[in-house]
Amino acid sequence: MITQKEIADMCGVSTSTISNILNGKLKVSEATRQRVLEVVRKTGYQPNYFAQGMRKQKTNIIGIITEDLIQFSSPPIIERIMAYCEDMNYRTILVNMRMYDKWLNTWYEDEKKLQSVLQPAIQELLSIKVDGIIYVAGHGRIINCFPDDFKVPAMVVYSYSKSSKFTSVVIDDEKGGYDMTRYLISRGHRKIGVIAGTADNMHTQKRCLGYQKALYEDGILYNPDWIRYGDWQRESGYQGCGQLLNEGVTAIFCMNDDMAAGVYDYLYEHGMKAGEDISIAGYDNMEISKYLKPALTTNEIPFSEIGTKSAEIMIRSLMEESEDNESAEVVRIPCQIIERDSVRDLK
Amino acid sequence: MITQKEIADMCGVSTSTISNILNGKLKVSEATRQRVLEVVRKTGYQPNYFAQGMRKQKTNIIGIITEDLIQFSSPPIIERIMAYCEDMNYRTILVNMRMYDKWLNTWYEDEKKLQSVLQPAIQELLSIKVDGIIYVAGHGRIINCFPDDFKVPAMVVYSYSKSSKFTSVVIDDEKGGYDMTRYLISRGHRKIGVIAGTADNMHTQKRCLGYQKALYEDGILYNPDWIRYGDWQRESGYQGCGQLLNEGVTAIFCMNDDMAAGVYDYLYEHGMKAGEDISIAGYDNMEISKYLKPALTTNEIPFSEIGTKSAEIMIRSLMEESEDNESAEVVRIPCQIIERDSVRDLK
DNA sequence: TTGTAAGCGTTATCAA
DNA sequence: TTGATAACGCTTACAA
Repeated sequence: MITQKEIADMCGVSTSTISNILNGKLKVSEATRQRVLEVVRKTGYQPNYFAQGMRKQKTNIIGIITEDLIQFSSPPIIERIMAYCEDMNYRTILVNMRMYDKWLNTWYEDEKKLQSVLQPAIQELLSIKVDGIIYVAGHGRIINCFPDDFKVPAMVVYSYSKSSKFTSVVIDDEKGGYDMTRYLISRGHRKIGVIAGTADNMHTQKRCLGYQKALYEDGILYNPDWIRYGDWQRESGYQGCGQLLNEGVTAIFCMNDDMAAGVYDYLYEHGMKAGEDISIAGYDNMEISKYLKPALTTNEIPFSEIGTKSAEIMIRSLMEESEDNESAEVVRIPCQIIERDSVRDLK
Repeated sequence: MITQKEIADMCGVSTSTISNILNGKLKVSEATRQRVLEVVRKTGYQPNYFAQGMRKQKTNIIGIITEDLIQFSSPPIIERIMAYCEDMNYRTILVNMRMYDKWLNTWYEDEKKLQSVLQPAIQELLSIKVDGIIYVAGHGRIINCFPDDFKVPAMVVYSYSKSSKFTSVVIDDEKGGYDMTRYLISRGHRKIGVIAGTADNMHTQKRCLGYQKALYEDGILYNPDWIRYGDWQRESGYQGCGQLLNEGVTAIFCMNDDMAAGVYDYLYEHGMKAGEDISIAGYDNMEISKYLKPALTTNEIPFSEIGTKSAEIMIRSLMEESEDNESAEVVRIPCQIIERDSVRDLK
């Protein structure tokens, strides 16, 4: 591979001159500049990244750690982070911890498993001397990602950082539950069942709170029998549907689209139809929701916005350089209801 | 950030000794080794990646260039490449060209657009001195990725390399079309319609060939009216369905699941049902296919296998080191039919 | 305007 | 078993 020294020899100048030209320093004559650039072009010279990185302390690289690249939320978030960074002239480097591949569903609350792969991931990025680290969770919760005295700017995305020293960018679950419930109420529903996620899950709890708030505001008595906890899987939506139907609800708010699909399964099997015999709403706006029949009204998670916002915050904090920047915060991005055909107007 | 020199000073030894210990060289006394390792542990010393990379010529990094990370095929392929590399003690670095974000659907055949982002991507990886480059296409075709005299081991995945100097790992489309057609024939179908992709597309053409071959083998006359070209979108499946129904086919083979969903739309609208009134098969085994009702029989694209195989070939070629390794080839990975409920047995 | 030389942190060679 | 030293390719302060 061709080096700066070789270019210098070819042009009969010193390496400092080459370096100055390549870095846009002004103190070079136009003649030599042209000569050098020509040779650079011809030889296809590429600066050696390692030598450059060693010399300057700034690398202009943002490290991204993802819990799992094949989790459906990860690619769109990461994509937008990369896009924003590219626009702002930062590079990114992605470390994929592949949690699902390693432990299926058993790692969500397992601090030990997490740390066993997180520490090497962080070390790797530190040794690359990234300017900042963005942690992209694959599953919402409170995570202990970085020690309080972490030396590199860092943040957590799609989950809450345990330490308040780090900014978190999350979806606004309480508002999400609230909005969807209000939406159903506005369509004339008052007996609104919920197929929630697992009971101890953060998304579940916050969305339930929003649900409760909306009911309260409309003077609807909260009935605990109308809430059924599932496990986010399709089958548990099926189960919950049967139970809620017995309760006589007119609408069912499912906390993800997969469980809503389970509800559709139940309805299909029993000769009923969403949007006619009963109203169904989902959450996530996954690909499948517009393929269900009738198409599912759901609450879209704004992955793109989450990604962009995260990158924006990270890069802003790098620009500011304000030493002990105590501006860590929790940024909540609202979801957006996508109206389709599964909710009937009762009025 | 702590350096080797500081560790050396703390331990009262030289940096060479530290380096030897850290790199598992044998010529160090157990006493000093322990002492040093203890300090390393305590200080949380991390070798500087740039210094290391500069010194050794090998970086043990495989560069991955993806056309688009949010294309559905990309994450699972990349995931497996990363997994395999990790197992073999290689790092990976991912460059996302974000073609869709930049040009929507207008870049597939646009050599200029491709090169305008590919060249910087390649340059970036070269300047990082990666040991090899894996190009992951987002859309199957013949691509001119690397010049014939490219100095770094490189390969193309999910598309065919124009130059025969580089190995390509692709799906076996002809076999895919053949298998699916045979499958339908084995269920007693003889009038088999096809909703193909765009006519000039490589997947389309090869799968049609396979279709033709299967018909031929069973002595079924090829009827051009039974092939309708779509554009891979749901709507074109809807259109094609109406047309093929008029032709009196008993089964429709759709070249992707999205168009199969369009067929379902048509059937739904006309009070018909897949697997009863007519048989439907898809291609891709996308998430949605098991949510359609009845669940769609389709041909799964083995992304994981493609990823693993690619990484395997790349790393093997790096190990071999055989100078001008003329073993470039086209590796075809077969698809696998996933039987669900959309194909009726006519026998 | 251009060149010299030091130094970034590590590893490899060779001498002690 | 350990240490001194050179070298990797680049940037930069300073000298010419």
